[in-house]
Amino acid sequence: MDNKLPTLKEIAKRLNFSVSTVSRALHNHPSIGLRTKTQVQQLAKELNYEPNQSALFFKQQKTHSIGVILPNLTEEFFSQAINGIEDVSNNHKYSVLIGQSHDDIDKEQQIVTAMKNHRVDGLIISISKHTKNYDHLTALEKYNIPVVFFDRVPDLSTVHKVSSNINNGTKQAIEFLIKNGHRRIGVINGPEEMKSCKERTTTYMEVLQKKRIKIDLGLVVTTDLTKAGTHKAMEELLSLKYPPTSILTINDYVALDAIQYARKEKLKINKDICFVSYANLPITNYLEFPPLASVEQYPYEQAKKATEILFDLLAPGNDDAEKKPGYNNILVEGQLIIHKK
Amino acid sequence: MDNKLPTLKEIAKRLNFSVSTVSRALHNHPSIGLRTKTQVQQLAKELNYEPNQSALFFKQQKTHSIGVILPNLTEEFFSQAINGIEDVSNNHKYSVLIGQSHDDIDKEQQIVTAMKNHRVDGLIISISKHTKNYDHLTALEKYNIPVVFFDRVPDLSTVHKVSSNINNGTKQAIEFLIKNGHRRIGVINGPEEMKSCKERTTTYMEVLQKKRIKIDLGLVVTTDLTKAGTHKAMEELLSLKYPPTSILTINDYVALDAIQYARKEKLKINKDICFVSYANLPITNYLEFPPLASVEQYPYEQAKKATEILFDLLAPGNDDAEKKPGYNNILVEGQLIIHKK
DNA sequence: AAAATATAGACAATCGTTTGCGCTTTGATG
DNA sequence: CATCAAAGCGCAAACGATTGTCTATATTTT
Repeated sequence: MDNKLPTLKEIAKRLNFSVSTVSRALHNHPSIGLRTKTQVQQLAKELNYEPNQSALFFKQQKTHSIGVILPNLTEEFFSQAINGIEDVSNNHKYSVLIGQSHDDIDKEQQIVTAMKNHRVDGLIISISKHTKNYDHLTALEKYNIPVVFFDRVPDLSTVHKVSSNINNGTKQAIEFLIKNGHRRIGVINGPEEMKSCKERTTTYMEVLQKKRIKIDLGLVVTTDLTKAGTHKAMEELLSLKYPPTSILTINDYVALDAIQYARKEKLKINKDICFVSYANLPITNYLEFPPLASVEQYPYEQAKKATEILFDLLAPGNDDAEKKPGYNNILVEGQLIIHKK
Repeated sequence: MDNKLPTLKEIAKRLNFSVSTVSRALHNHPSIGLRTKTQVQQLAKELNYEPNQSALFFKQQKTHSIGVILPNLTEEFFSQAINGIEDVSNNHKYSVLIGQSHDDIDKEQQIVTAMKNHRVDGLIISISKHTKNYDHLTALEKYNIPVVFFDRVPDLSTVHKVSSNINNGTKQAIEFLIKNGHRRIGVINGPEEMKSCKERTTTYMEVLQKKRIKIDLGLVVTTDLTKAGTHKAMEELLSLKYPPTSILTINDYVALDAIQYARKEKLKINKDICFVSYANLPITNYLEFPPLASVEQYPYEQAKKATEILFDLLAPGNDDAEKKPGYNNILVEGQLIIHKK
């Protein structure tokens, strides 16, 4: 019943060899005789021997696992990102340790500690929407645990990061709206702490300026990403003297809440008011009134790229020679997807 | 730069104590003098000492991590389940290793092997929709790696499993439809291999029989859970001489595809035809035409319960004494949620 | 036949931590 | 003053695998 997993020692004892001979035999070391080798290898196969990874990890000081910290797995963006991370990791025979911060700084901190203690070989993280201080993360590099940020990345130049090109996506979105005749374009942005939100506002203003459209900062409001926050933002926008005819929202979830609010206010979607957002979630296909267009941010590709960078950093010859070429800062281009009505 | 993580040996060398003394001092062992203890503990704090888990795991023959294998993280049901697993695991100071089978048997097999080699202490799994053979899983128990199935569970009595009570949920759903005047009730079921699907059909027939409604097996069709499969199933149902006035679908995703098809056929949802399904996904709140009702299956609670069982099995004194009380077979009761229109 | 070389395998250290056992020192007791 | 117990700490083994070094035997060379 209680089959212990076989060890080298076990095999050695049975064949009356030393442990080292058995180890070398299994690795086809040249200094082991052919007869010994076949003998050992056969018994190993019989017993279904598999090296104890725990022991290997311990000896090699590598766990062959990477940590992934995300705000929330239930957001489709992130669960798709996991796919990219898993695919790359599995190719490298690495396992993936997942933790959710639920946008809580303390929880995030706690997970980082747990992963450090677990001695993950590297870390991929999309930071919580409130994280402003990155000491708990940059500290990991001191311990030779490389960190790659993705999607929600810090505004630091001394880290490796992969994120989507908000400027580009925003530009496409705003120009699309202008081309469709909109002049009063609202923005429901996320918390100001998030780097992407600043960029969104900046690009918004740049595009309007270039197109010689008057900028009204009252048209730019923020939400904390909750339903209540978004409804409040909508209330602000709709109570303006000249309310917007179209609204750019930070992501599809916010768009859905905003659309819900607008419909409650008896506005006709895509007629009285249009929505454009980011993410391009599959669920929008099932909606009667989806956003007019979404900026696809390619979570799978973003995450895949981030993981590839991590494995580059993990590759032999990294110790600090790697740092000379500088830090990776990859921007994944977004793509405005126009939903066929 | 290259701060090695401090070890007991490091601390011992600095204070000129033996490693064992340092170890005991940090564990507040009674046979260590007060002065030594404080000295050691202070330096440990200074150096930010954390025991090397890798070494501990190795010594204790425990990795303090559990494996979780799911068909697909992007399904909200499963990503919510992860929350339950994570919460319980974190309370036990365990890490969670996640793998997705993407409903591929080979991939599932492969992940199981990887997790075995990683020496996870236990495994939680929701099997792929095609898995019929459980040898790769039951084999784990021989190596003292307990396995708990959840949601998609095998039809075996010699395993630990947690699943939702399909009978109960189905009964509520069908009775709800009958109470609302429906007599021709269609069913779009999943692949026949899935245990839950058989149960659904059985209960469907039982309820109809009890209510003295004629059973027409033409009203029960199956989908492979893809959009195309569901559309084909709908085509079958709608082309019947007497098509159903309401349809029970295996889950919300299928319901959405079915509703989409019905609308394309110009049917009025909740008027010409009603839908009731399982899962109760949050996204249905945003739909213009959601299913009339859904059986909530409480993924968080299911997963939480499964994880608790796993930790029970992991608790000291398990070796095989645990097996005497028999195998856990928990049914989580569903609850029909009627969507306010 | 003696010496040099090649071959096959054993020994032991190592990774970091825990823990049973044993050793030394101190202070108390008879 | 001798004896003993307790207090305080070190030694060493163990977990499983790898690997540099060493030894013993076998084979070849001169």
